[in-house]
Order: sequence, then structure tokens, then C-alpha cells
Amino acid sequence: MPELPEVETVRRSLEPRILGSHFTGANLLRDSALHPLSLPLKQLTGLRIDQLKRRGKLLLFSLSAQELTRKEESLPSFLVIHLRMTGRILTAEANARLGKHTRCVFSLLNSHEKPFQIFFDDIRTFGKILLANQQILQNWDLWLNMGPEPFELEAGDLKKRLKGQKSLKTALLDQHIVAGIGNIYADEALFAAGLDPFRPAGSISDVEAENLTEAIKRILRNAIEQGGSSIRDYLDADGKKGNFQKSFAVYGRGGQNCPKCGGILEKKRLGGRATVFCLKCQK
DNA sequence: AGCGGGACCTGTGGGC
DNA sequence: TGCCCACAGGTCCCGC
Repeated sequence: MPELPEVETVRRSLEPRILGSHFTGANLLRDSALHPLSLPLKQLTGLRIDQLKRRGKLLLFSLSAQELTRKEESLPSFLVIHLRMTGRILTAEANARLGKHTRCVFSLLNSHEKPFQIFFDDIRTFGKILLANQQILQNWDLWLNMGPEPFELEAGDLKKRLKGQKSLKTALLDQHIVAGIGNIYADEALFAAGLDPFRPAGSISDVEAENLTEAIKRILRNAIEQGGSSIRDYLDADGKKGNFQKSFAVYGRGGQNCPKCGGILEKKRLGGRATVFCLKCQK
């Protein structure tokens, strides 16, 4: 599921109900849900959530010690959750029933000392939880070398990053080049910019880089305003579906009519991912 | 260096 | 109904 707009939607729906809460425990139900670099989740206990942030597709709970303990480098400072394909975050009253796909339950007390829980559900179990201090983050490639946030992206910078022979779409999916774009929004942005997904990334002109940068920002902004896209599994932290799937121009529309020219949209595989585009409109 | 393909998992939908 | 295959919002790792 979750690309930048979906993670941002989760962040926005979750943040108001968890700020100022502190963890009282965590119940990991599937070991593989814990990232190999993670500190043990028992170290969460007593830590307070100061902010809920997002970086690319990562959800970041910014943590601090509640009591006046000496600040140490090794103290966990972030709880990072990566939803990957089918991860979901949901809040619940304390002692809510576990779902079939619940991988971790976090127990918390809010600022009024009222208990509640955060569920991490994940059908395919690709998602990861990482309790990290600064040192762990410095050893995590995805974090350390993640490309710029799309909303801060400048066309000149994007063009510089889109070097070489690999396809434009593969480049957009590479989190080291630009953060947060996945299969849906890569196809949508390339269609909006009129660019052929198979073209070598290094072949785009200044004007095309400008168009692509604008298209990425516009599509992602619209998707966030629509609460993200719900294809199969995605829900925000309130359990609500997004609506942007109703606005797809190409994703999932192979064989149907191009919304610009009316021709038939192509569906091909590119780097193992389904890719839909218009032969006429994307050069 | 850069690619393609497979691995990691579970579920769903289509074809027979 | 049921079986089998293809496919699904993402990364990582391996071998060519």
C-alpha cells in the first residue's frame, strides 16, 4: 500500500490522539515484524511521544524520557514503522481483540492517564518496526541515504539525481533518489508529466525535469488531500479508506482508455512492477 | 555499476 | 466447489 500520501494520511489521523502519551508496554506477536537493527521493544516502556513525523514512507514516533533521567546517546529516540505493502496502524481501547494479522500491540497511557493501544496489523508481514537510537539510525542505509522529500525537491536537483541508463520509473521508485514514491504514484506522475517510464533516467531535459517535479508534487498533494489511495488493504488510523483511487489516470487501468487521448493504455512489466502508460501521450 | 530475478509472506480473484 | 496460477501500495540480496 502505503506510499507517501498514505503514510502522511496515517500520520495526520494518528498524531492528535497520541501526542503526549507514553508507552507502558509492547507485545510483539510476530518476531519478523521487528527490524534486525531494532532495540528490544521493552525499552519503549516509559517513553513519551513528543511528535509524530514522516520521512519518505517511514512513520516516526519521536520519543523522550518522561522522568528527568540523564540524557544518553543510547536512549531510544525514535520508534520507526515501515508499513511496506500491507501494514496498517490502528488505535483501539485498551484490551481490544487481536486481529488475525496483528503483529504488534503497543500499550499506552494518554495525557489524562487513560489507557489505549496502537495496533500494527500486517497481512504479508513485510512491514517493520524499529526502535532506534541515534547510533542505530546512522547504520541504517535506508534512513541515512534516503533521497529528498518530494515537496522539497527542485527540478535541477532531480535532474542531477536521474543519471544513467536505468529507466525513469525504476529511478523514481529508488528511495535513494527521491523519497516516498511507489508504484502507484510513479505511474501517475510519469503520465501527468507526459514521460515514457522506460526512457533512460539520464535522458530527460531541463524542461522535462521541471514538468516531472511539478507533476510529482501535484499528484502527491492531491492524493494527500483525498486521504491517500485504498486499493485493497490501506486504511488510515481511523480505519477510513482513502479516495484517490477514484482519480487514477493510469494505475490499474491497463487496456482502458487514456484520459487524455482516448487511446488504449499499455500495461507492461518494468523492473518486476506492473506499469501502465500511454504510448501516444508519454514520450 | 547496474540490471533482472527471486525472496520475503498472505490473500484474492480469475480461469478451468 | 475447488485447484492452480498470477498478482498485489516495498525493499533487499544475489548473481550475471
